[in-house]
Amino acid sequence: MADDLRHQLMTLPPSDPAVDRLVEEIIGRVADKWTMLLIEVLTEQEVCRFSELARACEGISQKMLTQTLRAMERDGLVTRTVYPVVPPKVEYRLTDLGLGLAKAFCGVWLWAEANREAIEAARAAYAAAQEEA
Amino acid sequence: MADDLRHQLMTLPPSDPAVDRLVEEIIGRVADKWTMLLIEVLTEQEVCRFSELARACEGISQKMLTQTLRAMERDGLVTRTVYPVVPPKVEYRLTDLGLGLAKAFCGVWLWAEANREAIEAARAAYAAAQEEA
DNA sequence: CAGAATCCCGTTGGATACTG
DNA sequence: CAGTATCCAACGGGATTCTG
Repeated sequence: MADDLRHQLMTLPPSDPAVDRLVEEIIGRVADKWTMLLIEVLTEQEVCRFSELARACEGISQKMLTQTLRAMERDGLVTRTVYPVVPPKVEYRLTDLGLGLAKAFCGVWLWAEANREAIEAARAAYAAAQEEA
Repeated sequence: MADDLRHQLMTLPPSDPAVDRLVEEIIGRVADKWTMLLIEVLTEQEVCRFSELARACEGISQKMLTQTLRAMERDGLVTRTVYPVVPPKVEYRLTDLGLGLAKAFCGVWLWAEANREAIEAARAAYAAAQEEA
């Protein structure tokens, strides 16, 4: 099974070194805690206001919220719509690009969920092996 | 299309708040630059020595290499085999768990590769919109 | 309400030197 | 070769305050 998987994986990426660097940069940019959380929230609720995101994310500072949203906007993952009213109202929603990323990350999410116990078991085993030495 | 995708995504995760936290922690642990790179390298070449990984990763310090490999070992993603010879020889290889993660991450990798130009275009557009204001 | 600005601290992570 | 240990700079990111 492992060999099948390996072969399947190896045949997929064309592996262009120049492209790789950019891809790595994009992944580094996109694969952080808050970006993932925001994508999840915006997948569950299509359109969100700033304060809704702040509440849904629980634990995020508004500095990081603003910062992360700006970066996502910059990368074309979300759209930001400002309504010129008082008090201000700003709506965020995923673009198709962002939705595509959500779908791609879904695999990782499911993997983490499916293998959570296996990881915890591995950690316990590792810890046990350590203190015996 | 966007709605199809959204519906597909929403129906997938059971969304247990307690489990979610652990999953987030796992993703935070696992979704960093070096872990992803090492997984890629170990997918392409099944078994690697420490120095091979150091060369393949290009840019990683041996501190981060050691640290990342230990964390991956702890989480059961790689096995570490020490051969009691001089000079020392240590081999690393992905476990089935690690291979599964590789597969899951593959989707993100492909997405980044496929949408690289779209992201660069979005960045250019954002920059243009900025300096006009 | 949605942010911008400032201050500040902890952690990350690189460079270097040493060891079995 | 495959690390460990130490030092130090940079950055991430939280708390707080202020504004349109």
